[in-house]
Amino acid sequence: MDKNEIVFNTVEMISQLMGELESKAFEMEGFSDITMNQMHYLETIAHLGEPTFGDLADYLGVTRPSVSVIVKKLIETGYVKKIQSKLDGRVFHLQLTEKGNRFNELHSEVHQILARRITENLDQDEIEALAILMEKIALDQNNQEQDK
Amino acid sequence: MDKNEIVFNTVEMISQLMGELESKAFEMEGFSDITMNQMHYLETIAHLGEPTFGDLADYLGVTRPSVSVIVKKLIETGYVKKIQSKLDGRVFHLQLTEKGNRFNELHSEVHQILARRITENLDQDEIEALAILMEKIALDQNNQEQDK
DNA sequence: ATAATTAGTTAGAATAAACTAACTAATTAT
DNA sequence: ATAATTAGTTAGTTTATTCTAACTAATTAT
Repeated sequence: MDKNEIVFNTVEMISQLMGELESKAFEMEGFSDITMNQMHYLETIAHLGEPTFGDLADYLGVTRPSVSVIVKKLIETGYVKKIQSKLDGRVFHLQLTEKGNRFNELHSEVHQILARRITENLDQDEIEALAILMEKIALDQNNQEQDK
Repeated sequence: MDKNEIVFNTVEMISQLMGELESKAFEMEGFSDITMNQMHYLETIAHLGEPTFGDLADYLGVTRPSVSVIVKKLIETGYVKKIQSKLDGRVFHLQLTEKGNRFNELHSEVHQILARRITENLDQDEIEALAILMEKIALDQNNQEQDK
C-alpha cells in the first residue's frame, strides 16, 4: 500500500471513530437533551468566546433566524445564557452556563479518550515522534487558514 | 504542551477539516441532489458491497422502514439500484449505479486531497515515519474492533 | 426630531430523517 | 395445505433544522 493511502485511510478511520465516540458521549451522563447540531453550536460558542448572535451566524454560515431558534433551545435546556451589552442594548453576548461548561468538559474528555486510544500501542519514542509530525501538520494547516 | 494534547488537538483539527471538505464536495460536480445522510448510506452500501436492506439497517442501527425510505430516494436520484435475489424473492441487493460509483470516486478524491494537504509540508522521510506510525495505530484500532 | 440602519425575534413553510403500526409477498415449518 | 415467519413497503406522526418575510426595539445619521 502506498504511503499516501495509509495516511488517508488512517485519517478516515480516526474520523469515523471520533464520530462514534461523540454520539455516544451525549447518550451518557444526562446530556440527552441536546442534538449533534446543537452540540456544534455549543462548541462554536465556546470556541468564539461570548459571541453575539450575529457572530455565530456569520461563523457558521447560517441566517440569523436559524441561530435565534437554535440558541433559544440551548437557553431553554440550560446550556447557554444571554447577556445584554451595556454599550448597545440591541446586542446580546452568549455565555455557557455551568451545565454548558460541564458538557464541554465531557467533550474534551471524549477527545482525550480518543487520543489515549490512538497512542495506546505506541511507545514513548513513537508518541514523541507522532507529536512532532502532528505539530508540523497543524502548523501547515494554520498557515493555510491565514492565507484565505 | 503535553504530547497527548498535541495528538488530540491535531486529530480534532483534521476531523473538522474533513467535515468542511466533505460538505464542499457535494456542492460541486453536480452532486447537489444528495444529503450528508444519504451520502453516508451510499458509502455504507459501497463499504458493505451489495448489502440487503436488512444488512444496511442492522449495520447503521436504524429500522428497516428508515432504510427503505432513504434508499428509495437514492434510487430515485439514480445513485443505487435494487437487484432481486434469485434464491429468495423477498430479498433485494443494493448496488451502486454508474452515478453512485462516480460519486464515490469523487469522495475518495476528497480524501486524497486531504491526505496531500496533511503531508504537504513533510519531507519523504517524515511521510514514511508518519505512515509507519499510522499503520500501527490502524492495527490497534482493528484489534479493538475485533474484541467487541 | 425624524429617518434609516442594525440586532435579534417571531411566524409560517419546506425538507429531512427517524419512528411505530399495519400492510404485502415470499418462504419455511408443521 | 395452512400457519408462522421474514423482507421490505407504505402511511402517518414527530422532531430538527433551515429558510424568507415581516416584525420590534435600540442606535446612528441627517
